[in-house]
Amino acid sequence: MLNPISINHLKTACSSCSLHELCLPLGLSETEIAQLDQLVNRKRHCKRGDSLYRAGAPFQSLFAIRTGFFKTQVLHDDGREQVTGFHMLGEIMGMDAISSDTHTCDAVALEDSEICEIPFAHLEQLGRDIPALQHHLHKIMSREIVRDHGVMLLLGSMKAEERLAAFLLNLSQRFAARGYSPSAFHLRMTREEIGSYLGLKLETVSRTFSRFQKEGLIAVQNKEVQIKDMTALKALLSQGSH
Amino acid sequence: MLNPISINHLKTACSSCSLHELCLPLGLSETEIAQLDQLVNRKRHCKRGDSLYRAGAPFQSLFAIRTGFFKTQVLHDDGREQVTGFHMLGEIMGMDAISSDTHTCDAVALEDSEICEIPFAHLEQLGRDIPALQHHLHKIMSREIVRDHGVMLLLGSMKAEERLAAFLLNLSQRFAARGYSPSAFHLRMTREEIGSYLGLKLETVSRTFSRFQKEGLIAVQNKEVQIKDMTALKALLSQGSH
DNA sequence: GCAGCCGTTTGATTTAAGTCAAAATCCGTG
DNA sequence: CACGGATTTTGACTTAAATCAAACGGCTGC
Repeated sequence: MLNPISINHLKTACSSCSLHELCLPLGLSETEIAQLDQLVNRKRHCKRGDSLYRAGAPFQSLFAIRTGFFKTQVLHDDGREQVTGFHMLGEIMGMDAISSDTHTCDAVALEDSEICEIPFAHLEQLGRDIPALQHHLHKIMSREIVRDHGVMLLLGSMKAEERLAAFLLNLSQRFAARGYSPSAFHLRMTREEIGSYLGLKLETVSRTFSRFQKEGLIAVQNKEVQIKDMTALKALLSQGSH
Repeated sequence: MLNPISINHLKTACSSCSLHELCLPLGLSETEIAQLDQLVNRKRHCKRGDSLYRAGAPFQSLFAIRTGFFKTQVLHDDGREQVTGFHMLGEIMGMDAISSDTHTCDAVALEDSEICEIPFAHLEQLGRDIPALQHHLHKIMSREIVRDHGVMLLLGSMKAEERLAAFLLNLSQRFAARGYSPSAFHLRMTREEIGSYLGLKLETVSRTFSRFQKEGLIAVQNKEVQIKDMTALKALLSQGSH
């Protein structure tokens, strides 16, 4: 699902913005790239803790992350909240809002971040002129659906250790695809946010980290994680006890 | 999210096929509707137990359910499987496959069903000519994302009783939107399939049904369900203990 | 640089749901 | 219509994760 594409490659492909998810594999002409650049030229900064948008806000634009890290979360009537994803450089947020012209989740920056705003009506217009772009938008939305199904599998049928292993391996892959180390990275989110995403309490997340460390699978110290035994982590996943 | 639209209304809106999800709210011209009809005119029958498609199969078309009932499920390497959704008349399946040109889940008929095949390349082409159709496709994909987020909330933060209540209320709503009774319906799926969808074991599903019955919330007898106290069921959801 | 607060770890205990098992019921098929 | 396999129900017991609680550590802002 994720190709190992270097960060430099990304920067070359799209002039103003490292939107590898939006503009990378299109093979567009120069004119078309220029149109796209124009579409995407509204930049915005978010400080750690800022909401890029909140559930209920009217929908205008998708957002592409240039730099930084976000969580998205849905809120239930009774105040319960569920983190639905963590999002990094090159990923697109806000697609849930298209269906009702209203955002259905909050997007919160977990570190100071820079985003590109993509007015959705313009994007649709441009898609009509550039079939490859239209198709690519569909792929991006479809990828989000596939990702969500993966999370459903995780939440519906895995136990704590498997969930955390899957989480770490997923982050590892995504960092690798962006040219960062797949085996050592900084967690931007708290144990509680990880727990919310994985359907676990924060204490369970913490205990499971500790157990992984004791067993030599990883080294954790606060938010710094180092994967020591990738193979064993993967094994944890595929031979799931059921 | 679901409007109370009668089944007759659906049939009027789209001549060959009750695709309320695809063609209902578009306000298309007659020519445009004719184009759409042509797009959608490949019909297919599925017997109970048949797979409409399987994970790994090449992607060509989306599928709209004319009549019948489906489940979709993703499979994990180790044989574990997770039901990702139950789908009824008027709903569209297969959007997960766009991202990789390969289906990522199985779609299995839970009763004899009739579907319309929608060649996706044609749909994209038509979307370029008919902006309202293009936008509507985006809404449908977005709706799937929102739905999946709802399931993630359910799996990540609800307990067994709440999950089952949410499940029953969701079915109720969807039957109501199609002109069927919201309070008495036939479950097409087994307890095990319900359990897979809700992240519970079949015994837990069965016990929870029994408890609901004892408490007068529903009457169940095998696959026939009758909701006796909708208000109490809803209350179970919104005042969730956490 | 220090105080205070938030986040994390770890332990003891509880509990919701899973597991194992057996009986009952349903349903499709020959 | 009867048989046999599949599905469902219910019970007894186990277990993984939640809860409650306390101590610790590390940022952050003053």
